[in-house]
Amino acid sequence: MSIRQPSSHKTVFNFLKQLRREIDAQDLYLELQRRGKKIGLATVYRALKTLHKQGSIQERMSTNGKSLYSATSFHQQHHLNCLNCQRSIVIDNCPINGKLDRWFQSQKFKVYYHTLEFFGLCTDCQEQEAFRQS
Amino acid sequence: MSIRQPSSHKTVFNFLKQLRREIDAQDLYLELQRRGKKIGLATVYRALKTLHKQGSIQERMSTNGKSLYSATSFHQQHHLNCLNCQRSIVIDNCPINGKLDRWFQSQKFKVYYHTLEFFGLCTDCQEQEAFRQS
DNA sequence: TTTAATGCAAATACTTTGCAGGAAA
DNA sequence: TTTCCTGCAAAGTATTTGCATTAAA
Repeated sequence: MSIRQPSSHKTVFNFLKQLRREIDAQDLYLELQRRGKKIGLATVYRALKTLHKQGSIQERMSTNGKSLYSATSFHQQHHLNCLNCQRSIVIDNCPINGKLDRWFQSQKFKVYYHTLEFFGLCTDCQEQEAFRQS
Repeated sequence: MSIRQPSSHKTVFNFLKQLRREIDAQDLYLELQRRGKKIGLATVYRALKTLHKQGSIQERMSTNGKSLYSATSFHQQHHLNCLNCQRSIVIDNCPINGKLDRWFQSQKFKVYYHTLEFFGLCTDCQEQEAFRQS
């Protein structure tokens, strides 16, 4: 038995696969428009929802409240999020990579992907903080 | 120099500290009402925002799209989130606890807290999946 | 007296949904 | 022909903001 894949889902998935970074629904929609694809925003949202449920793409909430999507095949990125200036610094190498193998094996849960986000103060804001308190 | 703390912020923070679990803004508001506190929803949101920026409380997005808040002093919880049935299974012991000490030291970023969420299929849904494909 | 905090309602912004038309099987 | 997909517009919902009022410094 093969799983039905509406063309819109393929369009969205292929786009994310070749994009190799995170993008929100609105921008994804605009990018597809720019490339001449005829697809509505609602369809984009529907495709994203289905693809996420399948584990084909991942989702995380940005600091400004939008969902960001990326292909699961794309190398996992994490972030250092500054609570003060809102900047997000990308961590390219997952710091827990390989460190949780034994733990994963002990779980009956089948993990497709994980999100790991750090929140605190970036260097600049730490300095400001120190200055303000002196 | 001492930092100004409006009474509403103290109310919200004390509530979260003693709650020792996550809660969304609406429910927090309702709980405070029930306890006879006179506080508006907008003020609750304003307090949450400020407390988060201070690093006093943490925020994460639930699978149903609401922000969940908890006191940073409260033991960090992570979750196994099932993409199929939407259930969230609590992980009480942080699996990376102590594993990232060296990594943290190499960062100039000052980390207040982190979120670690796993997405995939719970045991039940894995079985359903296997059944569906057979 | 001056400044900041609060509540309410209105406004925002992201996301979902109803429904009619259209494509695919 | 029947089922599912799609787009549009409308609805929904969490969160933010403007503003007049009130409390605090």
